[in-house]
Amino acid sequence: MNTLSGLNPQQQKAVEYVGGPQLIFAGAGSGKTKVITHKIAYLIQSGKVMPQNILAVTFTNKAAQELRERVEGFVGRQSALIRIGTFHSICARILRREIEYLEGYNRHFSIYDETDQKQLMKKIIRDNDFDLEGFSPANVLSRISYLKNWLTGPEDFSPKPGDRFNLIVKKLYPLYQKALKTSNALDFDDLLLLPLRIFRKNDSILEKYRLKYQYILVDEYQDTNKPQFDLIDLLAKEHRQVCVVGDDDQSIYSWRGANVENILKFDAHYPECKVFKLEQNYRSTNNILNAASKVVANNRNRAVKKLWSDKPKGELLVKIESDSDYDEAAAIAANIQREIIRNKRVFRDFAVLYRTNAQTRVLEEIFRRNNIPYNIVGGVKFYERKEIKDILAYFTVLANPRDDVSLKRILNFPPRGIGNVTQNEFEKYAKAKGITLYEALAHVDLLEISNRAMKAVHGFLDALNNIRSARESLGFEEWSRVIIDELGLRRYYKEQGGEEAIQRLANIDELLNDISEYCSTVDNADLEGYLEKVSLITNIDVWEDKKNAVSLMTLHSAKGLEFPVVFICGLNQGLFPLERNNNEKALEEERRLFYVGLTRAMDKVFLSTAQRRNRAGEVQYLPESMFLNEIPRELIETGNLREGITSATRQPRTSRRSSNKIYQGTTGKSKSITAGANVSHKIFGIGKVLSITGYGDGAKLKIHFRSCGTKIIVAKFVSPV
DNA sequence: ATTGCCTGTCTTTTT
DNA sequence: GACAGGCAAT
Repeated sequence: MNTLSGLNPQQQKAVEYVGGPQLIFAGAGSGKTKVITHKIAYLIQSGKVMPQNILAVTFTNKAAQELRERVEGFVGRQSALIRIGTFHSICARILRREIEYLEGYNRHFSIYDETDQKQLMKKIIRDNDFDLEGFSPANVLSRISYLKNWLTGPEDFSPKPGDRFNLIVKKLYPLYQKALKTSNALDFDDLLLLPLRIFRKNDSILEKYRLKYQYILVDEYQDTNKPQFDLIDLLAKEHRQVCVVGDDDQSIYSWRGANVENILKFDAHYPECKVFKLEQNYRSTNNILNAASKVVANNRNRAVKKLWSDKPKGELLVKIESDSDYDEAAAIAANIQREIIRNKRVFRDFAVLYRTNAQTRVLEEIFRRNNIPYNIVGGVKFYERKEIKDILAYFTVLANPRDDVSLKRILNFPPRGIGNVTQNEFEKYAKAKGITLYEALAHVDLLEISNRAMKAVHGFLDALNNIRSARESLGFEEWSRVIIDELGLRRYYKEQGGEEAIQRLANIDELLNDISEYCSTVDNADLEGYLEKVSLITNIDVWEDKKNAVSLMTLHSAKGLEFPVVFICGLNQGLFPLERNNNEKALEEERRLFYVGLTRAMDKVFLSTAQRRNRAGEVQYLPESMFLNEIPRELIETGNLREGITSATRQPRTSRRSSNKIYQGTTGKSKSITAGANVSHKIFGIGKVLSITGYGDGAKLKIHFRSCGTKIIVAKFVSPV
C-alpha cells in the first residue's frame, strides 16, 4: 500500500516532511493516528530510517499495540522492530539495562503503585516518630510527586518559615527517596527521572540511545511533563529528527505536571522546526463541532486554530434534566434504548463519560436493572484486588528480596503465625542493624522470639527457598503455578468458604490465565517482565472495546477515543467543573476536559444534569454546570424521557444521622433557600448559594459572598433575601 | 495470634 | 460509602 495515498494535502505534507524538528497541531478528529501510522510506514518504506531506529511514544499501551498493528499493514513484520510504548514502559526498559550505573539499585527493582507508596510512607513516619500535624501520607506523597514532576529534588526547595505542610514534605521527601532506594524500588515518577539522571551522568550511555533512536515521534505531546520533555530533548538534541503531535486544547493533565508550554513553545525551543496544522475534522457532525469550538473559545491561553468539517449539521445536542442521579441514570438508559430502536444502533456505539469514578455506581445499578450490557473502564482494577496483589507481592519478593513493603504484605499471609509482635521485633532488628527486613529474617536464630514464631519464620524462609530452587527447571508459567501451590493460597480460600472466597479463587485462576497469555505472546517471558507489564498497565489497556456493551469511563480516559453517541453526565457546578482549586487555570482545564468529551462524539451528544445527588454518603444539591451555558442555545434541545425504563424508584437514602424527611433542594428552615438563591449573613453580607449539603437548620451551604468569596455556612445563620 | 467490629478519614482526574 | 487502622474479644 502507498503510504501517501488516502491523505488530505495537509496530512500528506505532515507525513512527507523529514529532515528536522516537526510540530503537528492535530485538532480533535483530524486523523492524527492516521498521520502517525503513515508517517512511520513512510519513514521505513522510503528507506530514510530503519525500523529499529524509530522510537514512538504513545499515551497507552493499547495505543502502542494498535499503532504497531497498523504499521504492520504497510511494512509487514519489520514493525516488530520499532520501539513503541508509553514513556513509562520505555523508561522501564531502559532501566532494566542501565540502572546499575546508579549506586544502590539493581535490575530487579520493584515498581511501587500508590498503595505501596503509602505503606512505605507510613513506615517512614512510624520509624521516625514523625508528627504529620493532621496531614495525610497521601497528601505528602502527592506533593512529592508534584515536585518530582518539576524536577525538584529533596534539596532543591526551601519552604517559607510558616509553611507547615511544605516543611513536613521537606523532611519526609529525602527519607522517602532513601527508603525507596533501600528497597530497590521506584515509584512512577522515578521511572522517568532515573533514566534522565543516567543520561546526564553518562555520555556513552546517552550516545548509545541517541544512535539507537534516530527518529523520535511523540503523540499527545500536549500532556508531556518536564522529565518527559527533557528525555526527548536529550535524545533528539543532536540528530534533531523529532516529530511531536498534539493539541493544546486537549491538555488535561496539568495536575500531574504536564506542561502545555512544551507544545506551545516547541518551535521556540527548536527554531528550525516546521509547524503543520491538521484542521479538518472527520469525526463529528457540524453541530457537535460548533458546540465544542464555542466552548473552548472561552479559554485564553491557546494556539490559534480553526477546526472545520464538511459533514452535515446533524442532530442537535440533547440536554437531559433530572431530579436525582438515579433519574439521570434512568434517563440515559432510556435514551440508549430509544437510540437502539430508532436509529439501529448497538450497545457498542455508546459511551457514558463522567468527571469522577464515583459516579459509576448509580449508572451500574440502573444499567444492570435494565439489562444494558456495560463496560467500566477504570474503577476497581483487577491487579489491585487483595488476592491478586498478594500473589504479585510474592512474585516481587522473589525477584527483589530488598522490597520491604511487599515482604511485609506476605510475611503473614496466609496466616502462618508471624504476628504483629514478631514482625515488630524483626523490623526493630533490621532498623538497628541497617539491613533489610529479608536479611533480618535470615538472622532469625539471633533474635529473642518465641519458639513458635521462630519455627514459623523458618517455615516461611523454607517455602521461599523451595520456590527459588524450582525456578531452575521451570518456565515462568509452570513456576507461577508451583508458587501458588507451594504457598497454599488456593487451600486457604477453599477453607474460608463463602461467596467471597469463590470469587477470589476465580480471580486467582484468572491471574494464571493472564500469565499464560503473557507467556505465549511475549518472547523471553519472565517474572520480572510480567511484573513490569502489570505495574504499567493503563486504564484503557484493559478496556474490552470489541465487546458489544456501553462504555463507561472518565473524561480523562476517553482521550483519543471516539463513539457514535456520547453522554456526558453529571453536568453540575461543583462536579463538572469540579470545584477544588478555584482558579482560572483550573477552570480552563476543566473546560478543555469538556471539550475533549464533546469531540469524542461522531453523531450525537447528550448532556445530562441532576439537581440532587448522593455524594460522599451525603445528599447534595448542585446547580447546573456553567459549561451548558457556553454552548449556543440554537445547538441544544431539551429532551426528557423516561418511558419504558425500570425507573429508579430508590429514594436517596436517609443517612444515619437523619430523620426520614427528604427536602427537595431546600433547607428545612425555609423552602426559599435553594441552590442559586441569594441569602444574607450577619457578618459576610449578601451572597449566592452554590450548593447545599444535608438539610434542615444544620444543612451546610456553600455560599459565594460578594465581600469575601466562598465560604461554607450552616443554614440557620443565613436568611433568604 | 487471629478475628471481627467500630471509628475516623477521605473521595479528581492517572502513569 | 469504601477502606484502613485500632481495639477488644476469643
